[in-house]
Amino acid sequence: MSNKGSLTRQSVIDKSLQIFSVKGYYNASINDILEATGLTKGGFYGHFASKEDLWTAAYDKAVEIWKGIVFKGIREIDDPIERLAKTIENDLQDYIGSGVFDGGCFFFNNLVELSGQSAPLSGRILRGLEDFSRLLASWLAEADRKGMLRPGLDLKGIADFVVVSVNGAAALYSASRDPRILRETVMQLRSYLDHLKA
Amino acid sequence: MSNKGSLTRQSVIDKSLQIFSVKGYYNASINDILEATGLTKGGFYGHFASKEDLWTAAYDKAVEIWKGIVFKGIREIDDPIERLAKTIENDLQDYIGSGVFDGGCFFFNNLVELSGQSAPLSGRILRGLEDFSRLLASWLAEADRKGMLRPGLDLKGIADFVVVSVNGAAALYSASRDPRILRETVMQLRSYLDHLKA
DNA sequence: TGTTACAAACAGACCGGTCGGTATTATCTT
DNA sequence: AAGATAATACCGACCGGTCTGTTTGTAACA
Repeated sequence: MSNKGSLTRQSVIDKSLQIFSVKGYYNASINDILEATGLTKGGFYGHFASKEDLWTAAYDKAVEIWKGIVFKGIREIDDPIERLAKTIENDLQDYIGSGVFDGGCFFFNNLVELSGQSAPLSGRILRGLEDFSRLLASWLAEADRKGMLRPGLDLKGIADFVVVSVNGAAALYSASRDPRILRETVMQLRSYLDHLKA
Repeated sequence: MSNKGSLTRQSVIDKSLQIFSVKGYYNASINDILEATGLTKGGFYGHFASKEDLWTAAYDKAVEIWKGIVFKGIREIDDPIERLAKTIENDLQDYIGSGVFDGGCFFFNNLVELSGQSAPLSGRILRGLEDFSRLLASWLAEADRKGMLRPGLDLKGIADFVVVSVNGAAALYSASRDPRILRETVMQLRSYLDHLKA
């Protein structure tokens, strides 16, 4: 049972997660990661086949981390609208606002850079965001079935709008480091959700 | 009046605007720009002192283009809320959705990449966005003075939220190329603005 | 328990190629 | 002829990735 190797591998992923979140995919060099981990090229390429391979592993880990934060205590909330509001709050305050990743949102930062430069990598992120939007839309549908919403709403449009706003806030917070952005967005989205109610 | 030179300079700026909007600052190479313009290094560096110098010139031109599109027919609108809604629509449909820049929004794409990598360049973009938000806030204040809004609203927070959402939509549209994103965001923001009214 | 054998883990030099930028030289325009 | 404009060749630094060789941990055997 040699776990020394997998320990090293994990530490490389953890460090690269931070570096990718700050510098993006292309601007983060293998040397940056070597410097942060104390490894050398030979050691590194024993664990990962390529830079893209490392990024993919980092992405998967980022998803894990993100889910743990954003969906914390969510399943216990019966009211689907409140569940949605709490998810937004978790995302902006506990994920973005708490410095989980140095560069802000790993996903969005990388998505913007990779759009139009690498369809495989950006497509992976995009699919994740779409899944998230679909989940939010299913909660809205649940609220609709329970008669909690005004009739005739575009539920998918609302879910997309939430995802759009949350990610926009994440990006502008990363750039400005102004916590007002996060607080304001949480409040405005809460008020926006309120006026959807029947 | 030597205008051959300034013509070349302008064409370099125009081409680089597109390239920067797609690839961002670091991933766009001088060679990319030379290839697109047919120039060589010697010619290029006769017009621009550095890559950063070119980017700055491109940024200024992008601001010009953006203003021309987003504020078209805006001054004629008396109702400040309608003015705000129309500005959002112009931005998302005529600026983002009409392929003015190949990569979507020049400003936001570059902002995300440059955040935490170049304070001078990202700071310039950020200041532009803050100016925009302040302008929108002044329109909201105007509406407030005219008694059009519910009392006790956080006007700056609302303006920031609009900027956040518009830019989030721009980024997600660039990545997905799904025009629904733009249409939905325009509609949701319109409905959001409506419920602010007295 | 000490020795041998083997594989996992890592080090560091090196590859072709690209990066932003410079210096020099040639070619236009006036 | 003179000055603006552009072409060419080149620089050192860095890019992702490969290569060979050394160290280290571990298990089998005596």
